[in-house]
Amino acid sequence: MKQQAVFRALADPTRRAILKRLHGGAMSAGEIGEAFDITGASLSHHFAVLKQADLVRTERRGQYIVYSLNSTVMEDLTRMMLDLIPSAGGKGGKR
Amino acid sequence: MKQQAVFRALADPTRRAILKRLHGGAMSAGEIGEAFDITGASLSHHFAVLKQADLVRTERRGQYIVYSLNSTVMEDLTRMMLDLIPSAGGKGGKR
DNA sequence: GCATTATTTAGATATTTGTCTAAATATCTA
DNA sequence: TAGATATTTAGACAAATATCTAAATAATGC
Repeated sequence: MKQQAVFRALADPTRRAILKRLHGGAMSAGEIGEAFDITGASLSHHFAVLKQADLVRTERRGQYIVYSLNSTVMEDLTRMMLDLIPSAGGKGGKR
Repeated sequence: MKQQAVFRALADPTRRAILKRLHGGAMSAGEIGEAFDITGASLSHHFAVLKQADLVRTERRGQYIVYSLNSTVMEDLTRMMLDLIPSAGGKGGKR
């Protein structure tokens, strides 16, 4: 997992909102965009950042490009964060 | 929890390293700084960001200022992230 | 009080980032 | 093939950020 890419991706509120929206299921870029008041170009930029962090997957379906969550990376990340918490799991523990 | 402040704080690798370092126990600003090749002023800036996110606590001890992890916020954050993962806990669930 | 040490604040600067408009690419349908 | 729709790419620009040096604040010990 590209830790830096993932944390950077999550730092922007619009990108977190995109992930949340995808939580409901896969969606085309356009559908996702309906919820936001920014241009398609800006949206596309956010998608690129999320893809680079491997947080989303894409699949072309005809004219559309469908985005879906890659929950594996999210799980990895969460595990890694638990590792930063002394009270859970213990420092340097195996896990 | 100020979500945006927390994610923003975690987006920088130096700050994540600081948190990791504090994982071993409370330390003065100077002690933390030994591990990094940046000026005290820059360090201080990172501390300010971490404090704003409530990720660390400070306590003056004589001449020194001692930093320690605030694990509560880290736990909150992790829970919140788990909520972004479909396979764990379920979307929109109570939790 | 004064010099020393630890940390923060102020101000400057270069880099990164989010957004936009305009143009390019890809697919569908008539 | 031409026109319409969906998405990305290129290039520009303003705002945010990480860093630095210099100065300020706070505590210690002579």
